Amino acid sequence: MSGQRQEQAVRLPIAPLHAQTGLRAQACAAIRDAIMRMDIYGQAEEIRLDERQLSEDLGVSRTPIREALSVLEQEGFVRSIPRRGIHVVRKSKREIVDMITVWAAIESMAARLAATRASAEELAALRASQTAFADDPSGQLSEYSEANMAFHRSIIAMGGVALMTSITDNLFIHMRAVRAVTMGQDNRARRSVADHRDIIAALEARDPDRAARLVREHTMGLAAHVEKYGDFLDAQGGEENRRRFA
Amino acid sequence: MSGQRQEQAVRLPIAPLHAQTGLRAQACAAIRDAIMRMDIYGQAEEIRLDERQLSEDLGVSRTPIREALSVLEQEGFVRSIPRRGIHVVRKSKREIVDMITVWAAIESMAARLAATRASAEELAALRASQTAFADDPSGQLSEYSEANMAFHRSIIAMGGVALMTSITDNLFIHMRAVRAVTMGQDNRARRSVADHRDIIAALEARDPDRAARLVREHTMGLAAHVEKYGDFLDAQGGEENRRRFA
DNA sequence: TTGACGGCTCTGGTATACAATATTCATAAT
DNA sequence: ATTATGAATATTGTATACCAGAGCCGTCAA
Repeated sequence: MSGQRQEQAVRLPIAPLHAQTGLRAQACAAIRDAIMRMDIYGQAEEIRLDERQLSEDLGVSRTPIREALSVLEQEGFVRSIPRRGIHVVRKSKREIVDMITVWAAIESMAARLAATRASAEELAALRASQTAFADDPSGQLSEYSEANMAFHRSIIAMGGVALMTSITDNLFIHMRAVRAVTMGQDNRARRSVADHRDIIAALEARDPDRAARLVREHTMGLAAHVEKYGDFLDAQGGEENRRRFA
Repeated sequence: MSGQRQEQAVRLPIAPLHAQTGLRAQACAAIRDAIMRMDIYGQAEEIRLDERQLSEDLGVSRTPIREALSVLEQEGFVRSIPRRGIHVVRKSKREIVDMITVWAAIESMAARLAATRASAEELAALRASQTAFADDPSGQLSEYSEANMAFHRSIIAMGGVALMTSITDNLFIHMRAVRAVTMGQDNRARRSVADHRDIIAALEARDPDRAARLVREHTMGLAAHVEKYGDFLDAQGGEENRRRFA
């Protein structure tokens, strides 16, 4: 060990400075946040990222930027085409529906597990988090949208499988743009409240099959909705995409 | 090499590669293959990778190596600890069980979808791929192990959700080491054959609920098996891990 | 003899320089 | 006028050099 005196026991109140994390992780988080913040589907044409621009903006060299972009590409946020640039990916309707389907599969299994594993306290907290909303939360869509995501994340967490949380967290990030749109359509928010109540009831009844089925039907309902009304995802910039990558 | 550490950097048994489709992707694939080839759980101590060693063995500079390692870390194959080195991750029993659970969730949903979406030709091919094996494939475990994985991949593919394929492909790679061990235990191969037949029958009967349930129970059976007999995953090198990373 | 201190080296992190390739624009020929 | 070709440019891929942190080990003092 290095020269530390034994009697020296003063610990600074705040030690974990983010200097330990490394620039790669910071750059990765920064770029990911920036991508999430931008309205991908509002832009008409492809969004290109420039390594030098990023390194200049973030104040680091290209090396950590490139490593961060490698991770983001693997996570599905950007797409790197050799000598052609790095583009923010625009998820197609099909890809969104696929993501929702995977989400449904995972959360359904999580609910099945939660029905037996979850503690009474967890279930009570879950119910409490939802009773704050009236039968028709149309007037507070933004707040309910957040609570809605928290509800699903809670169920997945109660399944007790950490890998489910990490996978779905990644999926949820991609669906951030879709969430706001769909929530206001077709009375979805209102139906969502009712569905959530039924799901909670199934969990409280410790009925794995019913909980799994309700969660699956609830989420697959969203998938069907996006399938029907999600054409806006493919519409914008379609020609540009075709032209540039045909 | 005067400054020796306890854990010695391993030399990956791989040949230098030729630049053709981007060195990063090639390096990534080469290292991933090498990791898959090595017996992670047979080694008693932590396996450390050295960037300079890798770059020398592969005949490229450290830059593409580092980018490849970034991807591999994000994929969960290696773990980079700042200033401490890059180590091949050894999955814990819990992590393996979690992976199998996610696999079960996804394949169960895939089977549900396949029960209505799959074409008669696909189902015929699936059945044909399994009839090659007798009721008790204990004598040809290695071949059956491959056919077993192909079976599950086929079902997932028949679900028609590409994202399911990519996620489970990644999971399967990690379970490669576990697969061979568990297959020979507890008559699992023989039971597997029977389960597969039932699953195919459910798909042919176009019964989504039954197909989904059978797939889930089949795969969760493996999870339970690993939970029971998978202690060897945590046993080796456990103390080293605890000591070094506590 | 023992334990702490200081340097020494090894390793990964970062920056920068160099090379290769695709795009684009301008110019010239048909 | 239009198109083709070539050079200039811009952008990414790769290599190398440098930096900082962390463990190891020898030495010196108690």
